[in-house]
Amino acid sequence: MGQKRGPTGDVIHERRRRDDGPIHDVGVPEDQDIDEDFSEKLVVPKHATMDAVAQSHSFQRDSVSYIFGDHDYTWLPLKQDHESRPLWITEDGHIILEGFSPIAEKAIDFLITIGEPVSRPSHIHEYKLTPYSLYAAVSVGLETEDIIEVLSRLSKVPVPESILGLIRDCTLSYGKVKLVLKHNRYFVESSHPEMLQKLLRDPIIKEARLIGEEETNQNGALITGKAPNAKDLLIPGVKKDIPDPNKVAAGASAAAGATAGQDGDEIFAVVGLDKDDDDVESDDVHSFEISSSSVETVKKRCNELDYPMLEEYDFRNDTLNPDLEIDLKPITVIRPYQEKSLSKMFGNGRARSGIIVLPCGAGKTLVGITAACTVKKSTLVLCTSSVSVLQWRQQFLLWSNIKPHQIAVFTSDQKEKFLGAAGIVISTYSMVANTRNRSHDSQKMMNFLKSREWGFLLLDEVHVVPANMFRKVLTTIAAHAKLGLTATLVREDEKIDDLNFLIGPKLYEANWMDLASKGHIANVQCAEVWCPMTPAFYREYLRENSRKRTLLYVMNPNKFQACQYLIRYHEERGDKIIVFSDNVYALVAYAQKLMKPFIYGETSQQERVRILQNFQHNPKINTIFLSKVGDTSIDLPEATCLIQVSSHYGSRRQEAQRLGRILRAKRRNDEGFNAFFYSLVSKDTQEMYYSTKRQQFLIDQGYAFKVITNLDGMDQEQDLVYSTPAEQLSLLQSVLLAQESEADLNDDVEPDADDLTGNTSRRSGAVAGGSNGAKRTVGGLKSLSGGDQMAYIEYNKAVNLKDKDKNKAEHHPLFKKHRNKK
DNA sequence: CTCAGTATGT
DNA sequence: AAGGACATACTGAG
Repeated sequence: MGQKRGPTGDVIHERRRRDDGPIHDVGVPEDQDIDEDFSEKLVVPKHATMDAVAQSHSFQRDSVSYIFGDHDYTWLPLKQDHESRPLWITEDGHIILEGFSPIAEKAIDFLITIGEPVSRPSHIHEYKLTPYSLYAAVSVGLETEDIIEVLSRLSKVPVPESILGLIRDCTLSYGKVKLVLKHNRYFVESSHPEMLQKLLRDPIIKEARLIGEEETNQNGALITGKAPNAKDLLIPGVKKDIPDPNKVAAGASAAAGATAGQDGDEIFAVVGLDKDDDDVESDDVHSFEISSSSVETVKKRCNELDYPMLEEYDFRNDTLNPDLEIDLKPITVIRPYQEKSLSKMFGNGRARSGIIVLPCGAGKTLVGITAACTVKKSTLVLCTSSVSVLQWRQQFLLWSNIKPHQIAVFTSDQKEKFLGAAGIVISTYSMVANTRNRSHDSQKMMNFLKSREWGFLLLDEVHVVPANMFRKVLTTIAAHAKLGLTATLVREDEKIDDLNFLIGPKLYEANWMDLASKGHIANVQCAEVWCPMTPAFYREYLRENSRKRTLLYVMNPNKFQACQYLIRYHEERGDKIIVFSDNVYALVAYAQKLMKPFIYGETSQQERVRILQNFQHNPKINTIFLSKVGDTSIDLPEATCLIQVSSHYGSRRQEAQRLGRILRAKRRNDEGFNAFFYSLVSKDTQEMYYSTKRQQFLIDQGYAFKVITNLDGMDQEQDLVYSTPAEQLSLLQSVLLAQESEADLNDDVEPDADDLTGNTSRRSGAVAGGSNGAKRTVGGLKSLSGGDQMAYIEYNKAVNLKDKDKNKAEHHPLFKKHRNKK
């Protein structure tokens, strides 16, 4: 059992109970909880720790179980030796992997290449084959028959015909057409001229075509040239040659798993990324030119026609663009997973455009820098905020031997240019995407950016790119290779798929749990704390409209106390704590009541710096409160504990990003958790719904959320805030009053706002009275009601009998409500 | 609608 | 003259 103790001996009630789970480990008597109202605590001895809970995997919310809900696959004919084969394949392209199989690690490597990870809890992983994922597989060098071969060897059941068809359809045409940038002009290139002719028959593509002088005036004539051939590329920071990821994996687990040993290696024998290039045998390539303004349209169209264009940059044979003198410093060594992600990008000696997904704190920046050092051409880096611009610059100087005068920063404050023929420019999306009036300097800089050809375009936080404004940068900047980096490739709208044609396929996605177990990122214990509403607050909650409800459940006195208790507990433990609240009113109220510093939008820059520095160095300041400013742009110091007080709106990305704030926490020893993530939720309110949705991304990454209905020891705790009915009443009144005053005269903040940091000059938003909060967007509703991966499904389905009714009562009306809003 | 961000002019 | 404080405009994300 783990060394460290969780904050409480809490437990509680877990969302899913499995018969085979080692429930006893956590001291929950299995037959004792049945008759209790589940909001009552299941008291657990103090020695039962959070570690213990999570080590028994029974607490995993088993998100994949929904797949089997409506389906019965028992009719599928199992192969005779199915026990040694780790996965199932369903007809609709879902792949279920047994995570405990001896060859699971190798299988994961393979599946991550050909499919999208849907959900990866500890025992069962789910992947899905999609045209995009197969496209990505081809783009990293796999071929149709390899995929089918390996898949059928790994599968317990015969691969369904429909899947074979899908794989053939997708992979045969994929990757055969390329988009190439030459002399600032775009060409569609292929070694198969008939494919180009086929594309040209499409009216949209035909429209985009430019006929240059090279071509004869014959309409269909294509330009013909020699195909590049490239080998022996060395990625800096890697000791040896580019390793074949599959070989590495095979070697690693051949040593580890003896049981399925021989079989396992054979399975993967067919897959070799170092085989010759896909089209190396045909040395002629054909192409036609398209206008740069139509690149996005054409790429989109090609995807629709099932001929997605691959974007590759043969940077080593590019003699037109000047080289950039840059290399990693000799002492810089990159981690195995960073190397693996880069080998996907540079696997065939050229730079493929695509996206790499790594959790925060796992060294995304270094991956980007290493890629830039490999390409060695002029590089443009785009970030979301000016703070990260400066950080990127600093990181470049730290890890590489780039000369300071070769890095230029382009923001509203600084408009530099680099000296010499090649260099690095770091800027923000809004700077480059800006269409409004530009200052003179800014315009000059933009002309400079537009006029030249960039070898490498590095897109930080790439999930923002699909936004209307930001996607413009891709058409205004001419870049040979594009690499997107992000930690969370999710958005609450439907635009995330656009990245497939805007930038390229997802080249690599790290498994968070895997990195945590190897010690690269912190090991986090996640918990959702259910705070019952006090009767008075709940009465008002039921009476009020949705807008006021938000405030009521955030300001719930029980939540206040839970927050205070957790802060106290973790401060004693020596943790650095960040408390998040989206709601500014609540943020201020909490922070002032608990006498902690806080930062939100209006806080001035100096004040922010002052608070953050105190938080980092002053041993007396161990807790800070942040609004959603903390989600982006602020350079947060290391924290080890994170508490979410108000978490309305089900943003998975936000949740994940916040969790990422504590992933940098160093491991203190080898076992147990070293970081804690709490979500405080008011029971029986809308918050329950949101928090379920928010957690989905993390659950898919394999995190287990523990539900805590009672913080053990809180009853004995002295001098908690709002412990008397009178105080609670006065809080309730001020909450209700706050809404009124905010609706009427908006600048009246709080009478006791004496040490308000930052001034409140910014108008706090005239609240237009009346009904609001009803989200009516189609996309939003679709994702709300889609529910295909929502934890609540299994939550309702899988809890034991006694809890079932409770949960239904709790969730159903809410969900109904959301649907009814349509 | 709310809260946040950047860019830019005064 | 340089630079901070403030106002304004626009955009993103949910």
